[in-house]
Amino acid sequence: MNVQAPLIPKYYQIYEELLAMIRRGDFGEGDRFPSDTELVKTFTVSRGTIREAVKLLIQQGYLVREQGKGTFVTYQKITQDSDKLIGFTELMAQNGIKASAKIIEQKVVEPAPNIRQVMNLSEGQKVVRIVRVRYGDKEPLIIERSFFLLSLFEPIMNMDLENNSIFELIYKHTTTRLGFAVQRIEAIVAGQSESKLLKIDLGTPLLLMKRFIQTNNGTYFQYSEDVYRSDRITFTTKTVPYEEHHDSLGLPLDLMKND
Amino acid sequence: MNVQAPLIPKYYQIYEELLAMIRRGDFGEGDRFPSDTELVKTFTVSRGTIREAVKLLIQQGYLVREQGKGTFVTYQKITQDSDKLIGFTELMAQNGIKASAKIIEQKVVEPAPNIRQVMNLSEGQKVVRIVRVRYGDKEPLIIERSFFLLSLFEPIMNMDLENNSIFELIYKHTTTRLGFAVQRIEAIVAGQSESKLLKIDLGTPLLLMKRFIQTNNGTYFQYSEDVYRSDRITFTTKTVPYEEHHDSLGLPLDLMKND
DNA sequence: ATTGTTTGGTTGTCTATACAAGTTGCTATA
DNA sequence: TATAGCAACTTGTATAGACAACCAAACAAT
Repeated sequence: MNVQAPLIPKYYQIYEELLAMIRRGDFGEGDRFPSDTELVKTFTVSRGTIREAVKLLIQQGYLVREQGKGTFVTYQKITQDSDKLIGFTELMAQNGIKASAKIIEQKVVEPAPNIRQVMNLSEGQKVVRIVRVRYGDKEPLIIERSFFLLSLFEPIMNMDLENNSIFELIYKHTTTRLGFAVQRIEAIVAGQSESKLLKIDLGTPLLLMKRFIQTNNGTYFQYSEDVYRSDRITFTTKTVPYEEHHDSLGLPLDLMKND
Repeated sequence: MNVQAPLIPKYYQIYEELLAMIRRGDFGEGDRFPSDTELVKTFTVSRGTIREAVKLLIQQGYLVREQGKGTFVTYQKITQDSDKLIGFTELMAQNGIKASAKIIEQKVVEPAPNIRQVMNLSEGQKVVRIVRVRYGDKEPLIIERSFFLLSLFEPIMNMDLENNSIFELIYKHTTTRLGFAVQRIEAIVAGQSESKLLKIDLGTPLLLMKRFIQTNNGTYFQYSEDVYRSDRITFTTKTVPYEEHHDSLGLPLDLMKND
């Protein structure tokens, strides 16, 4: 039984061929895809190899298998996504939209008591309060009211915050590394200021995101309340559903939470 | 060579066991994971079965394999725990609130074209349409309009869906295992039906969550559009902020997305 | 000491076979 | 005519064995 594993494995070559065929439309959308045994014959390889190739196509959303019935070509690819938080700037760039921002306010202030509480600040620590309106292709999309810890924000304070991602500036010009963010999402309706800044009607539904960002050593870097135009931007999250209850580490799950 | 494929396949059981061990910390982070042959011995199954189980762990980011060297436990199980999708019932239980539901509608229907498309259904496949209002301590909190794939939902169709978590019923009474969910969150304002069912004023801001749940072999189990009272429930997500750009598999990220 | 070579481990690929589980349609029977 | 059951297909799971590709460390030769 001579088997030589080539540089590019067979199953991958077959995958590529099949993918090309699917893209070319050799099988209509929703149509039947050749069965394992058929493919075994046409490619003269073992069934395992075929299944390896088909599995790739399934993982990428091109095919769906149904036991007993067959394999079928899907209609359209579903978008995967990681749950990495990327900045608005990068996000817009990915969609080919030019991001910009307009700074409405920027000053160093003594934090209000509620802000001090949520950011866990001690007595003398000051914050930078920034209000920005963010645009995608000149259209106002987001109002951003954020508070940054002064000591960490200082190095980039005088940089161009209208055309750059704050995250990126922090990453490139300081040694601060961000840990993780906790975000809460609520729904509100546009009031006076929102409708004016976003140029929308009063009463339009909006998404309010309250965001806490910590550094990798646990201190709060930013707290912000961002208001999003819901007709233009939606949030997508990806979660792992119910498996079983092994509260291995007893971490509190709170996908949703009461007020 | 007698082989009986059990209701829950061996490779999946092994996967669950190994996952539990990893979560429990039996192998230190970054440490060596047992080799295929070792696992073959301890579980007394064939290598193919082991590799199937390990592949699942790799796909979910718990392990990394390196040819010639070995298999290793990854460092951060990024949020994997905290973003587990739990059902409403469990959630309420955690907060000491008694959850219940009222079924407004439940019937088997031919899916509408748009539903068929988003769920990627083939011609004859039917769905179960369920509309529920979910209560926490007798107070209406959520309207849930979901479509379940009939073939998978059938086993629990006649069970008590008013006092039980559907996820839990599925897990306990069927062999279906859920893979992951993609959720989109938007803001809307209450219309006639929402205000009536949730007993709130017209125009109240609400959260609309569109949710796609797949099984672990990629078929869609559920599509639902849930409306949440935003004054009582908010969504919390946890994300990893800006690090650096390694686009793991070149998949398009869309944390947020334009319409 | 440095450079090859071997050796034994690892993961990666591939084959061949077998049976389980689910779907569909045909057929014999009541 | 209806239906129960069989047969032939599909995908899903599992085994056993073989060899390739790669790695690291021990060993041998220069």
